[in-house]
Amino acid sequence: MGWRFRWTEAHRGRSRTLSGMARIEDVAALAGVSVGTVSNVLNRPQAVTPKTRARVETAIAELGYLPNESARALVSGRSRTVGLVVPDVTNPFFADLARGAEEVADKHDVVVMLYNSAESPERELRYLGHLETQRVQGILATPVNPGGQAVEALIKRGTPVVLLDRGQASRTVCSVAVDHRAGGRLAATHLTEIGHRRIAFVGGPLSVPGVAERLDGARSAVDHSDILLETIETPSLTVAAGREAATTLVRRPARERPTAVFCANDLLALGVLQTVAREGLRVPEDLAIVGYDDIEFAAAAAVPLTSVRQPREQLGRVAAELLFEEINDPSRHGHRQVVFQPDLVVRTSSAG
Amino acid sequence: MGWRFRWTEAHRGRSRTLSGMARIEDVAALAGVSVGTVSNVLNRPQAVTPKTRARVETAIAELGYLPNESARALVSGRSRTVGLVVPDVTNPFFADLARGAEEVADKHDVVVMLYNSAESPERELRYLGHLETQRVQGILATPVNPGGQAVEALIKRGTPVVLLDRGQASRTVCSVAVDHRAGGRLAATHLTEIGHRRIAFVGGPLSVPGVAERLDGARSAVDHSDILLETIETPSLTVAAGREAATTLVRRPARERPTAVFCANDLLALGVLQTVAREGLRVPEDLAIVGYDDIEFAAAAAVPLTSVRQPREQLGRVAAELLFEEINDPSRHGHRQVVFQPDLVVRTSSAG
DNA sequence: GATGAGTGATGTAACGATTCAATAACCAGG
DNA sequence: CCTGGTTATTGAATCGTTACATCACTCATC
Repeated sequence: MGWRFRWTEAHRGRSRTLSGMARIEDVAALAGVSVGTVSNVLNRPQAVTPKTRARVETAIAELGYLPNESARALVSGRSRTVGLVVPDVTNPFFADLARGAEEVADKHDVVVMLYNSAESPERELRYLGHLETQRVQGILATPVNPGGQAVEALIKRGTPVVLLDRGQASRTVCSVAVDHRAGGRLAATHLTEIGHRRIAFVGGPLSVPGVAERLDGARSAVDHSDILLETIETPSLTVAAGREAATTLVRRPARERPTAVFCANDLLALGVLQTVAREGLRVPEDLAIVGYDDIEFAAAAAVPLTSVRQPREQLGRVAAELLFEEINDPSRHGHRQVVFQPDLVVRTSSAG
Repeated sequence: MGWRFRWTEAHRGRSRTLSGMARIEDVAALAGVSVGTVSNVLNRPQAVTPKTRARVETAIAELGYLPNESARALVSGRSRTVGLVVPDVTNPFFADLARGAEEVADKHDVVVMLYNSAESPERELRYLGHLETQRVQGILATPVNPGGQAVEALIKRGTPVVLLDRGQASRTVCSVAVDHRAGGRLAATHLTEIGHRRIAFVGGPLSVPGVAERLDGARSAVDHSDILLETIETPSLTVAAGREAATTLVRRPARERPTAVFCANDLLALGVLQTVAREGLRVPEDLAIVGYDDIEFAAAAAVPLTSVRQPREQLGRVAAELLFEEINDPSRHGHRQVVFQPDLVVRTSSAG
């Protein structure tokens, strides 16, 4: 049968010239064994004689052979990756979260693909689709719109998902979140306790559930009191948005100004702090500031920022652990909604 | 031939029960066409009649079919991803860089896998290996040790690489970097011009080429003068390291203290700023501070930080563009070493 | 009504690995 | 030196796509 010979020749020719990358067959040929044996060396080393194993390993080293993950994934039906979709990589809160998740994934010999949805539903959809297309083992996501059907569809088609920081009450999926209502209450209570009677909440968009919850918590803390809580909604949760919000604040005459602001995250708070300081107001004497997340830069600000601390890395770790639990034992797995309680870290920006 | 029938049955059975995920064959069956046609709809829509195309698209939607990237990558030999390896995702400088790269990759319909080597050569090696097993189209990397052979081997085996921020002079590879010597000179010159005679360089480890270059540049600016430049080497480029370095500084009696510090990056500078302020020193009156990178938090610090600005996102963008140039036209591609000139952004922390 | 050009759909080898049933090699014991 | 029972290795089927060489139409032309 001539065809087999021809095929083999063409095959080798292509491989040598075009790709340069060794295949398992090349290793087998060099070591004088079958491809099955090479595969065994790779995946079940104890099943092969030390002598042949050594020979194969030499060949592998000599050719610089690295197995093709695509082929592996094709056979096994799953790639060795999980996806992580966050709304803003440049927000240190999410960077820390990613670090926590990465740590756990490492232990499971899985790599984390990090995607930045930039709060855009379109990008999020594209990225989730891409992850599914990659047949990732599972996905950790902070969905832009947690009520959306994108995640539901994903789960229905069989990809395990853990919701991060924006879990809804749904029992159909695991989630890890922080009680933002409690966080908001904590912040507002603190400000009232140190004597503030006029407080502004700076944050937005309010369509982001976590933000609305923080506001809600703050409101619940001042309900049935004479304390004034106004809302300044921002278009995003960035330093720039904080600067803008502060600009409108400092323009007001002093007696129409709140004496304290509670910001929906630390980026906003830093923006507010910066503008307020530049305009000559003293923090906390003229304006007290409380942030949220307790990112590292909160403490590092020259007026160290009081902030509601979230267990940032732990959130990522626990989420990843839940995900791997579901991946590795889907039948025994029951969906859980983990809710952490935040706590308040008082620093100079709201000191007495 | 009975075997073909048996095979088909078993095949379908597995797919239905175990995976739930539709295959191209399922789509073909539902639409009443061949798999080839479905593939055409997916990849060359113009080659198929509108009528059949519509039928296939309906079937795709109905089944929620998503092509298996592993299989695609296997056939084409390349996945639709590029890798990005950075030494510290939690450093906003690298987060911005990643954003720039992502932007360009998006245009090429390629996704960026982000890896965090955490300055560990072992992790870096693992990640580079992983990227190679994934047969990524190319890699953007800020290698821990740019002189190492890891990158060389990668290139030799055919994966295009662009060195980011830590390019050596090598002509065998593209690189995008900033002239850190010039940056160091800029910072030191500025400090001397506003009258400082005793300056400390805070940064490390000095084995990181960029750090050593910044120091070198600073030295060249004070050479042949009576200005004292001392070096305080730090174990890392983090806020915490900055705090520690500052602690040793503020303990000294005032007359043995530098009047200005030049930090190898903004994280260090923020750490220094924080500690120094907490210990009651005024910035810039008692101690002027200059950072490096000009991350967003530099401007947002309550004592806004003078910093040497790198074109952060642009670095990522240009690097990605070079990479895609090499990927899409390897023969015409010539390796280039792009070097940006940094500039100094003077803010309060070193004002007069 | 047969011919041929041109277009659209089909069928199948190939991508590079894993897996597992079948076979070969080995080694004691008689 | 053969036999039986392990253990080590082999070979082929398989994963889900793509690409491309065939094959099947359709429709204008003579």
